[in-house]
Amino acid sequence: MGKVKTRFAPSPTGYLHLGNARTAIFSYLFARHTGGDFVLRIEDTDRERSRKEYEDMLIEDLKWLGIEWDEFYRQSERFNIYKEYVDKLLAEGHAYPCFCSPEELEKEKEEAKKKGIPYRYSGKCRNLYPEKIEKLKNEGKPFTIRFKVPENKVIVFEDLIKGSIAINTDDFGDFIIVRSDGTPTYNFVVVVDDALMGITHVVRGEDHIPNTPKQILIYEALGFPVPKFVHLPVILGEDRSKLSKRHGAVSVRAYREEGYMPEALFNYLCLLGWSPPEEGREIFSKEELIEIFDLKDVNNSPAVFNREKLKWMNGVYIREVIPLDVLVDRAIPFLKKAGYDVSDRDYIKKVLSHTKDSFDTLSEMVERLKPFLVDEVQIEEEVWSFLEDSKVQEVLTLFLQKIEENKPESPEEVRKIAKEIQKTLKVKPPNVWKPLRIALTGELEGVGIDILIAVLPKEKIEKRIKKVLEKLA
RNA sequence: GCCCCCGUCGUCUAGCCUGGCCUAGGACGCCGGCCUUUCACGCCGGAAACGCGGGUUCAAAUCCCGCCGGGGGUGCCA
Repeated sequence: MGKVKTRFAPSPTGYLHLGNARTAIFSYLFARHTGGDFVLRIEDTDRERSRKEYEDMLIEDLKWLGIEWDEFYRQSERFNIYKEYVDKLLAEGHAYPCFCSPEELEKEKEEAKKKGIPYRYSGKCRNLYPEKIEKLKNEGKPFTIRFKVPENKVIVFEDLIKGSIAINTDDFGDFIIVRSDGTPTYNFVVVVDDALMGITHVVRGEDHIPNTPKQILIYEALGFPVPKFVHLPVILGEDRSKLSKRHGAVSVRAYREEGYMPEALFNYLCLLGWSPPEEGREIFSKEELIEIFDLKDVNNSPAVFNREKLKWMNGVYIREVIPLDVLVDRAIPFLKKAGYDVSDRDYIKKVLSHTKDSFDTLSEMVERLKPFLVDEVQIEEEVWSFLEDSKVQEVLTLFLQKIEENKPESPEEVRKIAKEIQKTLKVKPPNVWKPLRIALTGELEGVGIDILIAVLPKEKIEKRIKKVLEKLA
């Protein structure tokens, strides 16, 4: 096998979808694993639906995921190239102009449906006399260009994942390669580009299987070598239908904004339809994945996307994989957006070093870190009632004294103080921790109070406790 | 309707090619316990699957056939 070259060819009509992202990842991994090249090609031949903003976001999201390409193309800049090949097909009798209007075609389709027979273009314009074609063109009648598909021919190709696939040309019939506005369509440009760019392996979703025989016909008509095809099983939603907006957040962007680590998303997506040769491990860096990824380990059945597992994996990355400083850099924008003062980076870092075990996403982090960042805490009625215990005042007062004498700087020191209070006042641990928790956070659950007290500035601790004491008095 | 693809715990999967090592392994989630100042984290344990029916064979999750189920395609979208 010569040098491998794969591509990812999204159309800029929306955000980068998880399914497409996984296709991009597999395509990228396969190229890198074999030491080959990877191409990014924007498929924007449909001028109606393509938008530059989406292209920009697609690129941004791919970069965020850690995917890098060696070559970049935009199909809208290659129309003259496609024209050359359309002319070639026309000249050699592999294609012909079709003057049927969308309305006429619609009628044909409806009739076929009524009769219960599979629809195929009738071939009405297939054998028009050259004079007739000239006449219609001169009249300014709009036309498309269709590829002439041989009748009743079985196209067989070897898919690297699915195995041998055979489809009869009678199942589709003559298809359009140039729209009436003069722009070429997907099935045509994809062949010209893949051939010209030297793509050796066409890696894409299995929803493209029905397109493959059409494309093979074009490769042959144009005299191009046919590449290898790799059709990946699709990603499904919880209800086992193709993953779509109906299933909630399905764009890479959405997970990015939720506070997911790109490394975790990349890793998780790999496990959807692929499994590592070595059993028992699931956390892999991109470099390791490049090393071990092989198409032979790709599963051939569709996989259901599972948010819970992604979330778990993101937690693993946050608490075990991502270096603290990187985590801090990524956390700050989230905290800032929530309105917190993030000017003291060292403080944020200190907080995260103690708390990163307790959240799975950066959104959850914002909630979790609240007591470390707010100025004052609100204590709700139901929570306040827990403070109405005879010993609470004594506990808080004694604690305040100890803090004033010597502010503990580590959770261990805090626990030591708590033990002393337990001993002095003869109370059980919860009777010390619970009042402190409520006074300092206003909540009944959350991060370890020993951590909060060790990290929070002395003034804030005193302020919060005094406030409770005053109200209690 | 027609064409194509797929079918192991709820979910992702290992095993299937080269039948026996499978009383079917791992992970998420779930349940129980431990740790413990709470929620988490961590640790320990548990429930949980070969879609169905025929064959082939001494032996089938693994091979063959049929059925059923799911998905995709059927565009002047990609």
